[in-house]
This record gives sequence, structure tokens and C-alpha cells, in this order.
Amino acid sequence: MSASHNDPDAAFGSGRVSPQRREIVSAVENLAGAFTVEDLGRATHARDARIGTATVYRAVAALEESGWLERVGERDGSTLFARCDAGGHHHHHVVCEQCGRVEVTECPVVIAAAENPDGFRITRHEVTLYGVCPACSASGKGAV
Amino acid sequence: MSASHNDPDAAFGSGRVSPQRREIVSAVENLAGAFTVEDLGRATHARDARIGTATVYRAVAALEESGWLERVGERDGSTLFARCDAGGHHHHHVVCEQCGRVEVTECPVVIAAAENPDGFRITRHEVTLYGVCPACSASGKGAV
DNA sequence: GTGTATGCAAACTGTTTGCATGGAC
DNA sequence: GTCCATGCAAACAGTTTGCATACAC
Repeated sequence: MSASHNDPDAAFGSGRVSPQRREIVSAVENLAGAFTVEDLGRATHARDARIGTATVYRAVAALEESGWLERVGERDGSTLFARCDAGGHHHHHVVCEQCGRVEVTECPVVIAAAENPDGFRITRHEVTLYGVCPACSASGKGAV
Repeated sequence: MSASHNDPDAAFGSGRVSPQRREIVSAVENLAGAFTVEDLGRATHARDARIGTATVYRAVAALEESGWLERVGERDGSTLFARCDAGGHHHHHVVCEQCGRVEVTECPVVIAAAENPDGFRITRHEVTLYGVCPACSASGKGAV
């Protein structure tokens, strides 16, 4: 089986898989949390210094396209991504403000018809929850 | 009374008020919806062509600081702003996807303790609702 | 008179794209 | 053999900043 759930090659769906892309996928798996493209580029460079920025951006775009990565928010001016295997089902993300850990959460938005301000018909929503994960809570540090 | 709720001078709080800033405030009031800094710059230029981009950015920052303007989302790569007089009370925004009209809405997020994924302690959330306002609904156009 | 807002242009940051080359399939 | 992915650098968009000048207070 060349496409187990841990096979980097599976992440790109029908796209081609190069050694660089394998490194990028592997780096994402080691990051284990929300990251910017710059974070990922840095992590990837630690493994192979010859991988260019554009390659990382293009790989991230391909991974997002295939559904293996998801946009989970933003930090400063940069987009935050995270590995996500929630598939097509409606969900949102919780991001730990201390370690960046990301978990999938059920949709916490309840919109009562009476609350629709001025009769807006709500078509979609964007939600990101921020919090502190159990591990960071246990370590006793306050919010940064 | 030099600071009625319609007095442009009041918008800047303790900041100084120049003719340019008055024009900018006035332009915001005419835009009446979500806008980018570029939108605002264009509207302002229609009134006084000599107002520079940096001035608009700085004025927007000052207006956001004073609470007169609020960041309500983003469109493409640009930040969306809108006039907001909800004061300090917790609220969110609904943006009409057709005309850009913005309304304040009560917080639609309900987080049951049992739903906190893996025991995250939720500290804050970002929510933006998108929809179609009554006027646009009435005009019968489908979503763009 | 003092200090802040302006205007211009240059600088910056995150991201995308063009093009020639190497490699996946 | 074909076509896609790479790498480099240049291009880009949105936004910020430096500096001398004008003006609000």
C-alpha cells in the first residue's frame, strides 16, 4: 500500500511528489500545530537547505487544495495553516495561544432566526476559537 | 457643543483634527458599510485630491484606536473596516456579501463545556457572519 | 511656540509569478 | 517523452516609516 494515512505521497492527492514535497509534508507532521509558511520554510530548511520559499508556498497551496492542510486563522500578517483530517464535514478550529496546538471542534455558532440583525439571511460564517490547551494549562503559565 | 455624536471632531477622541481628518470621517459616514483603506482613500480623493495614502492609513489607525472604527473582517488581502458604535460591549458583525452593509449582532457562539475539545480553556473567539441583507434579498439577486 | 498631522517616497512584509532547468511519471 | 515541480529573482499588493514642512492647539 503506497498510500497509507501516513504516506506523505497521499497528501498531494493527484499531484506529483518530489523529494522536496516529501520533506515539506514530513516537516508539517513534526510541527504538530498551527504554523505560518515562514515557520514551515524554516523547519524545512533544517532538513534540506536548498528548498526555496516559492516551493514551500506552492506545496502548501497544493496541500490545501487536496484537503490535507487547512487555513486556521492568522497571526500578525501571515496566514496560519494546520494539518486537518476532518474531511468535508463542517467544523472549526481551536488554537492554543501558548503552544499553537490545533484541534477540531464542532461548530459553536447558533443563530436564532430572531437574532438575525435586521433580517439578514446568514450564508456563512468564519469562526476561530483561541484558548489554552490542557498541557499548557497544567504547566501553570498564565496567558502570554 | 462641539462633540455631538455627529461631530467629526469627536471621532478622534483626544487626537488633533485637521481638515483632512474631517474629510476622512465624512467619507466614512457616506460609505455606510464595510470598506478597505483603499476604498476610503478613493472616496476621500473625490473630495480632496491632495490627501495622501499614508494620511488615510494613519487616520484609520487613530479612528480604530478611539473606537470609532472597527476591523470587521477582510476581503482579498485587505482589512475591512466599518464604523461601529457598539461601544465596549461584546458583539460581532454581519457583513452583507452583496452590498457590504454591516450590522452589529449579538454573540452567536455557544460553547458547552463538554464541547471544549480535549479540555481547551477557551479565552477568546473571532467570529464574522456573512449573509445577504434584506434590501439585497428583496432585489432578488442570488449570491455572487 | 510646541508638538502633532501631512505628504511624498522609500522601505518592508507576505505572497505570487516568469522563466529556464531537472526530474516524476 | 511529456509535463509538472523547482529555484532563483523579480514583481506585487497592502501597509508602514523617515523626514522636512505645515498647521492645530
